[in-house]
Amino acid sequence: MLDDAAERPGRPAATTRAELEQVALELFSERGFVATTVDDIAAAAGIGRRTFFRYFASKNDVVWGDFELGLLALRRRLATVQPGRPLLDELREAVLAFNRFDPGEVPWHRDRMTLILTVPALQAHSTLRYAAWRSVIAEFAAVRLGGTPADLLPQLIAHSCLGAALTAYEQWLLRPGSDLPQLLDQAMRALSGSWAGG
Amino acid sequence: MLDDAAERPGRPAATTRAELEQVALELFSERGFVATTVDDIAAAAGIGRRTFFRYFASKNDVVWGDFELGLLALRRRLATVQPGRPLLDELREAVLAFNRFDPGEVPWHRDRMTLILTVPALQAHSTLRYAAWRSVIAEFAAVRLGGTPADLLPQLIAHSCLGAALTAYEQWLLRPGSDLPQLLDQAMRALSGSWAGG
DNA sequence: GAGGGTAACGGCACCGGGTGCCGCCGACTA
DNA sequence: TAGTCGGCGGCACCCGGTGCCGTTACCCTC
Repeated sequence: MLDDAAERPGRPAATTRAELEQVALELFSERGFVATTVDDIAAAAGIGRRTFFRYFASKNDVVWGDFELGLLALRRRLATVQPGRPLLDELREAVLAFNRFDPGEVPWHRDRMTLILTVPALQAHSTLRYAAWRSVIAEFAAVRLGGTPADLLPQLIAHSCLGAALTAYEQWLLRPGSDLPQLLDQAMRALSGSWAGG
Repeated sequence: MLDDAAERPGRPAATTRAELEQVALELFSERGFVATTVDDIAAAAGIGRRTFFRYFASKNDVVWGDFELGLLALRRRLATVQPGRPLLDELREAVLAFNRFDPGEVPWHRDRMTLILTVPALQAHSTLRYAAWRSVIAEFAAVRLGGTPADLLPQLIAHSCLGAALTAYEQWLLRPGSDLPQLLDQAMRALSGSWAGG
């Protein structure tokens, strides 16, 4: 339903998620996230307010693009790694892969992450996305460690990986010109308990 | 302003945060968090809806009690530890102290944490509280490591400690009869990189 | 004990996100 | 030309949150 202008019975969709996202992010950068109402976005996209909520469950969701798709890719990647390698090495590489973007998309992605990590409403909402991300990690760790995802260790590992990724993102946004993959690598490697002695 | 029935000039406060919290949590456990409106709480407490928002900035805030106070205690505790001890030992004990409650308060606390960790709106909102908590940890770590709280390592440590605490809480709620302090201890000790090799 | 200062109360109107309902519209198919 | 199917979008509504402002109840002073 919605999107992809395929040959379907009913009335064709008036727009796409990607198009709405683009329109919305433009407005956000012009007048800010909170100052932009859903009516504004709908009007700018030439659709009804009601229709907006058929494309996105909430205004918050606009900035997340196709997160579900990325999650699926992450799950697939982790499902097909060869056993035997250290768990943290696998996780580090998976986290890096999850956050790799075409050079052209980087400024775009930076804008989105700036919103997510600075606008309170989005910071809050992001937790729900992070939970889904963590569960993918926990699932993988559980398989590797021979338990269930609900066990303490898989959950702790998932929380730690998320914490490392968020730390890297915060640094990335804080320091102009910094390299995200390098920061992610650094944060993930620091998880190996190197700071535990200090 | 508000609360404490001290001898002040103006009109005396009609209620207290604690009283409102109690009324609200009762309603929450009866009919659920989302199904309880602010009007319901205000009516049950015998105050106006407008007045409710003078005691709590949002409906979400009700379940957090005097979080700010706990934060202050945590900050004070960390400011007065003797240097020389391993950083993680200090942090582990601080986390344990932060989450220590009188036996009588435990069921109460458990209800609150169940709401916070299961109701989506509260999960989301909690992020903002966690950020404040993390900044206390990052501040302490920065002093210890000789940098600023904004550096990567203090931030990573803060994220990790939060992750450990949340993991412990999730386990606590998941397993009836489990011991929170023990789970917190276990999770914090696991941070020492013991899982990095798996 | 009358009056002023002061601070909380609380009604009112308003905004904006989010939802259920339902009729409408525009494609394609027979 | 008629049917059917699915997205569109207006409408009314709910609820959380806010600014405004008159009201209320206490204390202190005269």
